Amino acid sequence: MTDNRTRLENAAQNAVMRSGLKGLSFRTLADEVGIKSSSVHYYFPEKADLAQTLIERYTTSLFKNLSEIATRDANLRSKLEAFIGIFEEVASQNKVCLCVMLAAELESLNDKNKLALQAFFHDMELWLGSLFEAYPSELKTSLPSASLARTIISGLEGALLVDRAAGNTYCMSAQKELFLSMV
Amino acid sequence: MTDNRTRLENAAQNAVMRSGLKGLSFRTLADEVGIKSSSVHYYFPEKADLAQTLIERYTTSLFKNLSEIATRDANLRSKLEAFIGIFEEVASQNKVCLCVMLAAELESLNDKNKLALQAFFHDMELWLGSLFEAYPSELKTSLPSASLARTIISGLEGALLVDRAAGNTYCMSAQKELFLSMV
DNA sequence: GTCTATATACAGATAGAC
DNA sequence: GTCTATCTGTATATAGAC
Repeated sequence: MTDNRTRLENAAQNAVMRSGLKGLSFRTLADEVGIKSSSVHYYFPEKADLAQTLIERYTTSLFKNLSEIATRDANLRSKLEAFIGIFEEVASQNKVCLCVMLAAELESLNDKNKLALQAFFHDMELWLGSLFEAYPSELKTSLPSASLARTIISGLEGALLVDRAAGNTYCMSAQKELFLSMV
Repeated sequence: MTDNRTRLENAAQNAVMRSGLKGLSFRTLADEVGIKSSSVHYYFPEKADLAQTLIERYTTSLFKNLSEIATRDANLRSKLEAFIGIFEEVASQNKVCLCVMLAAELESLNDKNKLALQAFFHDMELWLGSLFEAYPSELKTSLPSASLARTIISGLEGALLVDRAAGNTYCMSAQKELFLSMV
């Protein structure tokens, strides 16, 4: 059995990826873990502290995935496929990227939360842009690497939201088809 | 002076496009219009009624824009530019598409709301797909029209969210660059 | 570290007067 | 159509015992 802090973080991450930060209450969170809401405040004094923890561990977790992709997969195409696979995995669980959910709730975040959110998107863009830079010969487009990275990331984030609302995976499939045709 | 119903709808639309449906209260809405929250219930008995009205009038308004684009602009490129311009206009006001905000809050919508939301995205996809079908000679890609339409729409929706969080317009610019290179 | 109890605030919603 | 008044539910957050 994992410790309560971790169990709270896991439950909170799932809840935010499904219904956002405003849709998450300390009470339902406490219920899921089997403690009282006042005990949640022991770990996370304010909701903003919980949000900060969630963004940071989500970022850390993503980059663990990304560095594995960097080593595991052989060519650009398979690396890009694996990158898109991260989003497909989220969609298959009927969830949305934690950070795009928080982006929709931007006005309720504090400044520190916002900076961490910016860093998430920025660092992911840097990583994907660098990937394209590393394989110039396998790229079929003349678009700048940074532009391509931003298009792909924002495209996949949007697909998560639109597809969940539509109840299908058409946008994700269409995004994947287009981007894989470019490498 | 417009009537209070319209003023409420306008204020509510702006609020939802900035902070979502959960971020909107009948009280602040009433304050903005200069009436009491109980009077808001006269027009919209439940919050779900307000949501339904907002989705429907947002859809109607979009298709008014789209039919103007269909007649006004000459070739496919200028029509696509005008389509993207609708999203750029939203971004310039530091807002997000009403329906993608609601897509992020999907779990708090009732079934009727969800159907209207699905219709919004579906009809927009149909419109854009048909546009591509109408100009086969101007298309530089062999991707199916429907796939292209879905990629563009979900891409622009995602760009709105990511750019607002990042505090720039990089994703929108990158999306625009890519899609305009296809026609 | 977890609890009970509570302060405080604000939400959606309704009853009934005018 | 708008108001006052209020019900009811739920949220974040804190104090202090164990």
